[in-house]
Amino acid sequence: MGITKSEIFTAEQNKLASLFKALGHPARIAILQYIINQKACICNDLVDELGLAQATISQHLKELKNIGIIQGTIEGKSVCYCIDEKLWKQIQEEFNVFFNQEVIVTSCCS
Amino acid sequence: MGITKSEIFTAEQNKLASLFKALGHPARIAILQYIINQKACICNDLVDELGLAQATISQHLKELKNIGIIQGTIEGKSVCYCIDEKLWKQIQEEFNVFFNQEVIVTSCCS
DNA sequence: AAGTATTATCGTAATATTGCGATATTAAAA
DNA sequence: TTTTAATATCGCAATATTACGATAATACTT
Repeated sequence: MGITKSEIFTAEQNKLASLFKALGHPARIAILQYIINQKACICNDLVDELGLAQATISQHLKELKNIGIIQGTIEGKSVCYCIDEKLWKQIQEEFNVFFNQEVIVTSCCS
Repeated sequence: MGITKSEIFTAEQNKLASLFKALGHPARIAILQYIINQKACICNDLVDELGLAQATISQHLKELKNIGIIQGTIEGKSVCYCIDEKLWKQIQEEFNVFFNQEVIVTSCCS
């Protein structure tokens, strides 16, 4: 075990969980905040700002790229990472759809 | 390694990441959806509905309880798990605060 | 072309997560 | 009180994640 049984869940559940999961690390939250505020968008600058090794930052950037929330464009010998605003809003919307589900209150807790 | 360096991040970053992380598993998404729709709120019913062992469901319920998004009240020999609507809305709000940060567009990507 | 700077990838160690059987705990029922 | 039912916890195996040094790949500079 240790492996998630994705096959017993719907595609939507797996998708939503993977989005949450990608944001479920403080380094990735910090990276996104730096990029948003344009304090840093270059991998090396992020390495200086956060206290993590270059290999580690690169790995986190990859995970963020995987869900599409950021994209990287080559700028000379470095890479500029930016928020994909369309996907940013789309992910926010997916989260809100989830949270806006109406809670049925025929609950045994009430 | 393998351990997250929480000490280099802010409390807010760690908190937000832990909320995302708790929702970052399809079983926990599915559990929340079942509870919301009141298809099931009893641990055993969730075991029947999802294809996971009782010990596994109990573990996932614990993680959801840990962030406060659900609460359990004893109902005879079983436990009824319900959404904590206040926290539900609070978590949604925290996510929206994060997503509503204005993206500065002096970006090198544009 | 050789050197330099930046990022990605590989390999690996340490730790965390997922999942489950077995067992403990708790509370109703007989 | 014994039995039964429901849930929590323990212990463990398999896999995933986190982190980093070393190295490869890429592209500018001289």
